[in-house]
Amino acid sequence: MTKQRATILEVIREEKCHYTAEEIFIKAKDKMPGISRATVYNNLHALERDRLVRRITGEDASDRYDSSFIPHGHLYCSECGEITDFDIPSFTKTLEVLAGGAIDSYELKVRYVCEECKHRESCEKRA
Amino acid sequence: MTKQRATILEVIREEKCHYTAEEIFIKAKDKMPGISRATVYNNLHALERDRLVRRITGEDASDRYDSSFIPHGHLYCSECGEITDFDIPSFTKTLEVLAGGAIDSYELKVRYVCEECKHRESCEKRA
DNA sequence: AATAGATTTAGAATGAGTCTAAAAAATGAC
DNA sequence: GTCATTTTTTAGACTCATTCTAAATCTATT
Repeated sequence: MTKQRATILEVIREEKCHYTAEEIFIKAKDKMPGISRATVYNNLHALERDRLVRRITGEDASDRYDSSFIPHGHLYCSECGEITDFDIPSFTKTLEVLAGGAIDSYELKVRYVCEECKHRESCEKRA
Repeated sequence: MTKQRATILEVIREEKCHYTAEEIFIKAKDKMPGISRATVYNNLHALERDRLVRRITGEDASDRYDSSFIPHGHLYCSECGEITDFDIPSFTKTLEVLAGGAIDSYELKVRYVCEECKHRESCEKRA
């Protein structure tokens, strides 16, 4: 585990939200000014391979990274773009039954309109 | 509905598997040689907006398109990369209960090793 | 057929991510 | 500890999917 890799993992673990590689690069540079963008990408791959980090392929162009390994889904608000975690109890087991065998991992992306946006919209409509 | 849009929709509906924009562009060009790449992208967005086509954000860099609107998940084999459809009865309802309200759509990506690859691997191990 | 609005086209531009090759650091054997 | 081997880091060039642009063309409506 190099200093760079430890720093990158620290950045991802520090924050509750789901960062892009570029955002991780910026935060990592605060802690270690010499770090290069390629190192961030290298280590994100290595951390993913070693299952220390989970990649989520977003709605937008860039991938995001999540330090939580408790399996869960992600709710994407179509209005504000916010990504919220989403727990599905014993879903892995359900999926294995349906898939007819062991699964490696799953990624569940649900598009919806979040409470605030739903509220804001109905207010706007009234006005 | 322009001729171009109809052609692109036709290409997507003709095939059972999930094409990338580039693959759709190539197939569309067979039917309509003058068509431009930008038109394919424009129309894929329009068709997605009009819910005639569903975008699936793949494991690899490029998005893929699916003409089926019966909600379903996708199984991604980590070995051969094959993408298989995957039905989850009344899953939309389950998700709405868990999300606490209406959802627009969901995308479920399950990583696993498909039967053939599982078989091939165990054969290779034996040899 | 005249007008306005949407769509098409080719090519340039963008931007996330990958590759490269040389330098630096980590690991392991002695 | 030190020498050799392997891995990682770095900067920048590169790739490639997708988006943008602006002019040309088509479509729909009156």
